[in-house]
Amino acid sequence: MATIKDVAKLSGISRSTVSRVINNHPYVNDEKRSRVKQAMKELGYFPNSSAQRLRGSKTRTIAVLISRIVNPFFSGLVDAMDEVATESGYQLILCNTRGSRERELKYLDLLKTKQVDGVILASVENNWEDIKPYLGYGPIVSCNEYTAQTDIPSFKINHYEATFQAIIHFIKNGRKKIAFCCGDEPIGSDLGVDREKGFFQALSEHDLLFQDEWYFKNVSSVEDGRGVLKRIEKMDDRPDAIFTGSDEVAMGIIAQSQLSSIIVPQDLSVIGFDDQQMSGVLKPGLTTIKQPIKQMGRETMTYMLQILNKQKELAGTEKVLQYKFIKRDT
Amino acid sequence: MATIKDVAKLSGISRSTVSRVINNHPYVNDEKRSRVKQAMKELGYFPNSSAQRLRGSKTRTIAVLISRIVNPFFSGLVDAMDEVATESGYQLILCNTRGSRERELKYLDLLKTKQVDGVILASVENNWEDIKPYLGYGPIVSCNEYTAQTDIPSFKINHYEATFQAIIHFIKNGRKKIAFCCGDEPIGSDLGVDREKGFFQALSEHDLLFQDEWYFKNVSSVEDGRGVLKRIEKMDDRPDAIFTGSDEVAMGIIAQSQLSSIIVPQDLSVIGFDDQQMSGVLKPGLTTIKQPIKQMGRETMTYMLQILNKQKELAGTEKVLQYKFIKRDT
DNA sequence: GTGAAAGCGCTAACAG
DNA sequence: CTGTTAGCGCTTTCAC
Repeated sequence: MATIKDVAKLSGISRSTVSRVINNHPYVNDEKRSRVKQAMKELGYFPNSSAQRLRGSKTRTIAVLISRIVNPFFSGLVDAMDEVATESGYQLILCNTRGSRERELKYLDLLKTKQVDGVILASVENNWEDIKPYLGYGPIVSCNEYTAQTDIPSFKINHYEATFQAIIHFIKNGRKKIAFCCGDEPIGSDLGVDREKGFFQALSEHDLLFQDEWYFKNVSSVEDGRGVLKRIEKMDDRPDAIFTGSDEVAMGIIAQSQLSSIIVPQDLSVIGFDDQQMSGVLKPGLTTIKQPIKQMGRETMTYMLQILNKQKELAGTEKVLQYKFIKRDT
Repeated sequence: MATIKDVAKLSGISRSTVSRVINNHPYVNDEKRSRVKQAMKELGYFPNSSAQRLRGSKTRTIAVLISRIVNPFFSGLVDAMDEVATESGYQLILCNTRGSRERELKYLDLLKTKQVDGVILASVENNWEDIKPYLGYGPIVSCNEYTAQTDIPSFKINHYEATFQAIIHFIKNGRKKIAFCCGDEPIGSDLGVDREKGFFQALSEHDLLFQDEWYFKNVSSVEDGRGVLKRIEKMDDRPDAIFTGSDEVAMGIIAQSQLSSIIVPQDLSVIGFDDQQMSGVLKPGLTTIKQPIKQMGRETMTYMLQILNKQKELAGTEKVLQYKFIKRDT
């Protein structure tokens, strides 16, 4: 493969000038510039990016950590981030942690090995103490997930408030026996904690009773949702409403209810989370909490790029975006 | 940041030996090995990957070109590819072309600049003649899309046959006025061409008539699907069945039909493509063609890695995977 | 087993 | 404006 040396030789011009042409430096004689370009074309020359990175120590690459790209929430986030990254000539390395602590740390190593300029954390598996040391190697910005312990920028909605509002909605509609679902145990993030707080706060403000069996852990897929409904079916004291924490789980519950005696929403009212595309298409329409995914992704990436360009600091900026409660049939 | 030199100095051992330790070479004295490791830990040393790549000219990174990550078909594909890539210590660069020809070529440049070891083409915007030259810089494998002109490995289903079968299904159910939808104009791929061929072949074998206005171009989103139904509503001679080419479009049609006088499937039978998660959850259940997304993604990536390890050749292997016709309510 | 030395391809002082 | 030169951090002969 042709190198800068070959171009220099063929055009009879020094390597430094060739380099200047590559990098669009201003002070180059027009005639030489075109001779160089000619030679580059003839040789099919392209600059080796590893060499450029080694010299310049910039990669124009960002690692985006998510738990799973098939989750529409994450693919939407990544899509939004990708939009702004590409606009500025940056690339994304897709880091599907699949919920693994080690894999997450391995991806964070990209910062140490200088394969990326920065890391965006859109899911978190490890404790903050384990992640913190990586800050010494480059900027980390968090999106969606967050902890109070953190001193890095974060972009998110208020999950406490959103959940609280959802439960109040149930209560206003006369529901008294409200169930709660959550995904994985919250390790390094307060997101799950805040949802739970909002839930119980609403309950206690209205003196509602809660049964332990109405608390569903580790549910996050459509299949999990189906399982939840099956368990409800077997209960003596069934809930009359359920906060699912995810549209997938909600859809699973609804789908399974159609195979059971439980009718949604008459017997069981359901609230999802995210407002995924299909939530409005489904019949009955899913009531849900819409996160500003696109905005969240774009703002996070924009901020990251500003940090890399020294326009912003890696300080504890915290941006709370507005969610939207979407009332449909369930 | 610490370099190999620092480690060498601190441990009092030469750079070459340090390098050997990094790369787990066998011939290193145990005592020195641990002294080196100790020094690395003390300094927080990590090898600079740009330097390693420059020396070794391998990046262990694959570019995956897709049109849009939010499309569940593509995110499923990427997820499957990512699984096998990670298993072998490879990374993925996400290349969302968003349907842009230039962006596609820009991503192909990653091969020229040696930022990736190979490229997987899961969507195609350019003509094959424009892509072919890139083969000189590294392996390209295609997945889902394909052309007869191509001499690269490809993994796909038989779209001609799948479409043909779908239309025959309509016909067997007594439908006589069948509409057709397609996405973007097929430029560098025969996928769309084959679907169209299958469609018209089935029609002509059963002497069915076709109206030009039943041919819908450039429809690919839920919103597009809604638009299709609105147009059908206004027709004097309405189709009684529609092949949508995508579950999204199908869902849009169904959702919109619920706001109209047209009843699915009585008045209009619908067949999707892909069998996305929600297709079975929806009511009415969507009849669709299920592609083996996971298998397709895994096999493609596996083959790519084998090429990179010289276990396979970059020849015109063509693997046709099995799709599945899923009959539901529509 | 181990170290010295060359060089991967590029950029950026520096001197002219 | 342009060329010379010195590395960026690493791996890999080659000789000991």
